Amino acid sequence: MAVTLREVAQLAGVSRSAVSRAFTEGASVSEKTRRRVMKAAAALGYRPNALASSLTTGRTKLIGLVSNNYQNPMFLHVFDLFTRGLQQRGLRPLLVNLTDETDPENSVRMLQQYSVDGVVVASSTLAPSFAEAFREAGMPVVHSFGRYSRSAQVHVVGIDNVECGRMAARTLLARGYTRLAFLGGPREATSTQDRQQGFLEELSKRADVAASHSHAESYTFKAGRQEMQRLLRSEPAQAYFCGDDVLSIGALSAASDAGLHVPSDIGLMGLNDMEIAGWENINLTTIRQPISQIVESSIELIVAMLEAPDRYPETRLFPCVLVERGTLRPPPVDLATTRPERPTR
Amino acid sequence: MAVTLREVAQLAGVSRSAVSRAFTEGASVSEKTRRRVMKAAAALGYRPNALASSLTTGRTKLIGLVSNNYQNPMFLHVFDLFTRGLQQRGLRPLLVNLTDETDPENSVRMLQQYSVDGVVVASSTLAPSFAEAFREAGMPVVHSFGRYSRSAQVHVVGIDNVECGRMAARTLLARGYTRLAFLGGPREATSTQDRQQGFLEELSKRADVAASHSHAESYTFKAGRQEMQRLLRSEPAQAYFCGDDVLSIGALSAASDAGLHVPSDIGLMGLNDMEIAGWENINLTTIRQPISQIVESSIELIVAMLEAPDRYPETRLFPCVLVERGTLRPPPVDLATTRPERPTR
DNA sequence: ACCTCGTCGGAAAGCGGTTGCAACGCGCCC
DNA sequence: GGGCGCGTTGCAACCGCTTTCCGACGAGGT
Repeated sequence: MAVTLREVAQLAGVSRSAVSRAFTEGASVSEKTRRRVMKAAAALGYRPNALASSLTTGRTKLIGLVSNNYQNPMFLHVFDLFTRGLQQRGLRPLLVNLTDETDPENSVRMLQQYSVDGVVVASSTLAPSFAEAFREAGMPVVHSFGRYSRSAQVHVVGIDNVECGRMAARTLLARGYTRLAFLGGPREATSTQDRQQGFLEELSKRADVAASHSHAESYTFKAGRQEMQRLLRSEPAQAYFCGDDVLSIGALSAASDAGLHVPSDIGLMGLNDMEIAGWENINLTTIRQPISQIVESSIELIVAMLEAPDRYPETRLFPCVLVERGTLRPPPVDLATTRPERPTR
Repeated sequence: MAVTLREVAQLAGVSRSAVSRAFTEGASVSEKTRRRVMKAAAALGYRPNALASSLTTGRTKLIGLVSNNYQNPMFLHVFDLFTRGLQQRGLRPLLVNLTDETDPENSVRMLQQYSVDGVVVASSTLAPSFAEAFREAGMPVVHSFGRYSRSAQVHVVGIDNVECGRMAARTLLARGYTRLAFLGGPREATSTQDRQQGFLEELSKRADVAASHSHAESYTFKAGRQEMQRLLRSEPAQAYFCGDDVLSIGALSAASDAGLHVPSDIGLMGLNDMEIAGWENINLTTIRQPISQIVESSIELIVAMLEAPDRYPETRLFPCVLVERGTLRPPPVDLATTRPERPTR
């Protein structure tokens, strides 16, 4: 079938070891034989078999990329960045789709069988224990978009979802809303739990503000729309902080269909700032999650672990920023706090 | 590091071959030793090394999944379906991101090094020669969403883009539009070329219809929006068939921003029927591409090739259907052709 | 001319499996 | 009781490559 080392060696008139060395960076070969070997290899179309070599080197350069977020358009971007980033470093992503699986057992076994060098868990909904299962199986792992935990057993790269919840609360309060609500994703999603916690916690400081919350069934347009439709049947809040952008857009469509004008009748804000949120016919006010940084940093960590697998687990949280667009009303002009320009003396 | 065959053999008190056989379906082992082996394996946490075994069996169960469409949300769905479908059959997708690469050389080499059992090229823009490069390198390959060609060297699964162009033309003509245009994706994309061809070909049959075309720089919202903005500066057509949904939505936003009402002032239709097209606040009239069928069929073919690599290349095109939503005006009520109900005699 | 040292290349063992082949034990039949 | 056949098992070679170990060889120094 494929051309092997031995055939190249034969043609070049050297031993198999010589050929192997010719292909390994920094091995002890004279320039002369290396050229001979390369010429023979080229003539034969030889490609070193990465799998066979992994048998002795113990490195496959395979990285398991496991995710359960195949609904959220943002994750296409995440996959794009991950695959490119890994490729650039000579690593190969072995994709694992976790949809409908909550037990890590199967993925762990499979990735073990393929001796992946490391695992990236890219999910905002899975519990920390999921990523830890890989670590317990002895694989380097980083959990991207994962939940921060004081006693983290694995690397976590992402954002501070609790703080994002607070930020959303502050933003809405600054707009003068007093009846607020959180429209979350699925209850089991760690990201929704944390965002809700921060949001409600911040609002609880204000006695004059009414806060409530409810949950959509999944992080999807349809679920967001349905939940908002349900909410609109009784008395809705003045503004909603939604579990993520997709949910917000679903809610937005429900509000429009109900004849409500956004933002004058009802306010909405999301989280992620996925590309669609910026589309002019959506124009969603949201909190931007620094995806590129998260991915880049995750890759950096996994690469570092290839060298030092026992590296102490680290948590890297990146700051999020508010992206103001058109789904929240402007801050009220509060005369009491509006100061005249300070005279130039 | 990991537990090996030999350790299991030792514990179970049998030879290595026995262990190997215990793990291979249909091998000649007595039930008794198989149980002994399994017990020992379980105790040790043994996992057969898939890569090592591939060395002798010649099968890795790795399938290269190569794509360059990491911008189009539809492809997240495609990846979802592919990864799940492959997983279900015990195959593992090795993801290759082709962004910014048009030369198959690198991917071919890489996938060869990892001895993938087959390759799925999932792209609506790459030329047939791309997929053929894998075949020439001796790998089973199927081109999903690829271009049909009479002399196809590889399996192609997708839709008849030329026919879709015609269908779009017929649809718009039936709506009574007489000044029509194609707003395509990048010129190099085979899907855009074919859709344009069918569209213009069908329109050319009608002397009373004016047809034109132009191209966006990429299959993205932004590019669609920009191109439409440019078109609106001079005299635009009455309706546009866009290269795909994302482009249409970009165009839609440009039209709205320009104060045009869709569909009364301008008509738009897309192609794909990606999920977003159905979102109520987008509500795009479009042509549905049967993604699940395409993916399912692609997997079926690649699986078949694992058994019979020299299978004769086959082209499977699936029919598309019009999905009527809100971006085209209704057909005119043409009195001349409206027939009275046929009396029941 | 001889010795030393460094460089280079070959032989061989091994990485974790699979598999053809031969041997073995057992039950059965004649 | 001997022969036969079959199911089971172990041995050993091999898959394609890496790496250790060692010997050969050439250059440089004295």
